[in-house]
Amino acid sequence: MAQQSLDFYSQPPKKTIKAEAKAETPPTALGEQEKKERKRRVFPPEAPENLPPSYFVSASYDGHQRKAVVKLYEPESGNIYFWYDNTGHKPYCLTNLSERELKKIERLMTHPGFDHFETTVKFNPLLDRKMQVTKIVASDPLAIGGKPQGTIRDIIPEDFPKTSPSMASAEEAKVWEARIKYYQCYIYDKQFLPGMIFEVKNGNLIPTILEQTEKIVEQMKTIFPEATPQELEYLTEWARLLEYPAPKFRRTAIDIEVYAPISTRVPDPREAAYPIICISMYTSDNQKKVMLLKREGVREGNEHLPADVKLEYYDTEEKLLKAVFEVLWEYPFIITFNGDDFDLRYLAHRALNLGMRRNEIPIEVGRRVCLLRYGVHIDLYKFFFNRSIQIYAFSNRYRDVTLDDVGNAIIGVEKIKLEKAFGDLTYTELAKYCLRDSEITFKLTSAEDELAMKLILVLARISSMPMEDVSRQGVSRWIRNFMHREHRKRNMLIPNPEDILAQKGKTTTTAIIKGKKYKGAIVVEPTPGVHFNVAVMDFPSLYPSIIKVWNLGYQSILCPHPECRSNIVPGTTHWVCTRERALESLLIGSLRDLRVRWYKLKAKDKALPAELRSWYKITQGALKVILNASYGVFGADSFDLYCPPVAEATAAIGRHSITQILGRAEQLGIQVLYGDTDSLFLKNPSKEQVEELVRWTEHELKMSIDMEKIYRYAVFSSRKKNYLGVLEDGTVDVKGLTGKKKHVPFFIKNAFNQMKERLARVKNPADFEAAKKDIASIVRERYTRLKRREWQNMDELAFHVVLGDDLHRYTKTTPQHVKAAKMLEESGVEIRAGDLISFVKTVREPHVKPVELATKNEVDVDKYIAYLHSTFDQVLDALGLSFDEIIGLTKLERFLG
DNA sequence: GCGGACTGCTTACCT
DNA sequence: ACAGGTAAGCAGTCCGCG
Repeated sequence: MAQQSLDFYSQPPKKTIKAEAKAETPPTALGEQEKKERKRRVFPPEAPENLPPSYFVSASYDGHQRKAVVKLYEPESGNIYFWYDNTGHKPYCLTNLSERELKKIERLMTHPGFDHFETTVKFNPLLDRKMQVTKIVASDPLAIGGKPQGTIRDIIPEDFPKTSPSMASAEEAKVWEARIKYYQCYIYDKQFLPGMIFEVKNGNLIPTILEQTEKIVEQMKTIFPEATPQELEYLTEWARLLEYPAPKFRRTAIDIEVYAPISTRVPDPREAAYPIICISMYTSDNQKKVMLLKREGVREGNEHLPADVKLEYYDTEEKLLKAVFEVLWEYPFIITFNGDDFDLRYLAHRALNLGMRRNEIPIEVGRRVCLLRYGVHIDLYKFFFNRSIQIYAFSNRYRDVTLDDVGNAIIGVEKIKLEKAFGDLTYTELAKYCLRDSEITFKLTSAEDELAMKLILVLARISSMPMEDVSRQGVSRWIRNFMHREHRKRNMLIPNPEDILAQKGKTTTTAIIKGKKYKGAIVVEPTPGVHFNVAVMDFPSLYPSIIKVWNLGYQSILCPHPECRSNIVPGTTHWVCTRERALESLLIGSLRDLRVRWYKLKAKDKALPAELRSWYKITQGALKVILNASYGVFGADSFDLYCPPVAEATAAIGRHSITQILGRAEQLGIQVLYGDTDSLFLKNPSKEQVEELVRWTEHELKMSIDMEKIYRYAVFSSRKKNYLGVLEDGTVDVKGLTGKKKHVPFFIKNAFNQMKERLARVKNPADFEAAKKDIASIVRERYTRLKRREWQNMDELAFHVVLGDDLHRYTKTTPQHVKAAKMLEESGVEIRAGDLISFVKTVREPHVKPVELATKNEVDVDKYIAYLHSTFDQVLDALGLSFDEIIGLTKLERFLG
């Protein structure tokens, strides 16, 4: 099926070569074009009356048919089918005005998009009571909102007092739920769950029920025997979303290369002024293909590509584009790395520049995204850029969000390093380079049992979002959307942010950091030195547990009931509702329980088949991402349910919990070496002491506490968030020390890693003496090499600092990496926010130079020695070593400086 | 005019 | 567009100093 359309262009290349890319479409091609047009008219394929089980992967609004449309992925055929709403669902928003009042608003009644009113009752969680609202139904989502002016959501508050001077209602006019995207509104109302399996039966979209999976879902009752019926409802709902199986994703990665005359500048995809000379693809059905544009004077190249790589030559750019467009009409999932801002955008604009018609182009170009008219486009750059994904799903394994760095870290494949400009490459060199990029992009989605694809699927299910959206947006959108879904499911009015804030916007604690809204977590002062047998205990998912146990949420904090006012959060003046459970408390609490008591265990269960275990591993990872952010969003003013007292209360209860347990540990005679937020480091505690602490915490604080790990020994300095711990198996945990930070020059990092390896081999206090000597010689060796200027190349000495902002926005100070970046810019390199700047420290003003421009003899060796000094000091003083003594500086020399 | 004490800015990290 | 807390280095400012 894929081949049929592709093979048309797989003919051997014609030998006549036209270098000019803008050649007109030859008249002979018109017949073919017409044939294609006809094919396009029945395309994309509408779902048949009956469609076998298929995955709900995306939803959008079809402006022509004025209907919601769902993209269904049928994994057997590997095709996408479109299912159009057949229920007559329409866009709407809600208002407190009555139909009678609304009818007086002229601009509303004459609005072309206005359809009709419906009066209905909703539960208002802020007021804790039911209220009558009017649904204003429209024929087009743009009539409600989404345009700068003249939309229904703006008209009502603008015109109501004017058109109704009699003030029939004393309240001000309010509009709710007018900013929800239409397709999301549709998903919530229909209770369609994206990522789940559906069938089309007699034209209707019906969820597929898998008996086997439902049996597991039913088990929740026995796994959580203490859960209330209400809690069980949430546990079951989540479990169903997380237990249903994932499909194989038929997909292809794509990468394009553009011929640009100035090699330091990335060509502007909006102009698309230069020809596309190479396109590669790497597919899940194991096809590797490179399509090249024939150009004058370009050689074939001597080396050859692997036998399974298909090379195709095109004599015009149009033919090349048409060939890649066939692929975009064909594959259900298209994977790119930065396709939103480059590859797909360039392809679309280039095609328009070459005179192709819009309906021939399978790309929908948006302001910030590029979507596909047929399949689902996943831009991995956006996905891997997501901080939560970077930190929690990939444990900070990649530092720099580039294809090279991510590829290297996740799958161990690097980009091909080019020594020549694109224009000077042979066809095979270009093909190899381009194919490597597609290969990395594809493998990023296939690594670890298709982790990335499945993660996106699970997150789509949790958040009720299309796969395209969930892969591009941040964790606060994911959380917001499942909150919205649950509001709609329970007939709750979704409050406006300004109303939450007006009632519950004040915080009562003072932050330690200037400019922050409230006080955060406690860090226990560490006890400096080397300590053997250190037990690390922690509260698993502390903040989500607090949200569950203390019933926190925007509706429960500072609730309107007088009898709840005595239920005070320790350390604050806030009270919490005792009458009704908050939605957040139930949703986040049940997710936490599922992760800790089901998915984490299943992920490690060797009795399960490997495939299933891997799915559980991915699922628990997705839950971790959500849970880790579930407290922070309440303190983020960008979050739709922003409620600072909820965040403040959560942190306050966290402080209360750790302070209580600290006191209990002291009573039990346990020495606490350190602690941070939700953890305690105990020096050589007895089994009984630990058991008592666990029992007491569960009884008194109603929270679980775990023995997370035991360090054979741990090294603390007096610095908080800075330590090193060695596990029984020799693994070394390094936290916060300079030697592990990504900006540190490799020359110093390397010495630090040598020390780490040496420390891993220390088993008992006696071993330390020999280790100390070895560590001293590691330091001494680095010191003398610096003094003698013995380093391999300048890269070893480079600091690597991310440019947080565009250069001209540094107005207050000019940090070193900014100075270096400015020098680079002057040498003609394009510099943007987010770039990693590599520089070395030099003797002469301004004491920095980009590593590319620096030479050996201008390096400020003493600065590097000072850096080596401070990096090692963090560990040395705990070991009873002194940097100065190691390098043999006498006291007098030190005194003289 | 210069250096030390200080504050603020910036980045990277921890939980 | 998740939060606050901590470390570190450097830039910039203020003040004293005949």
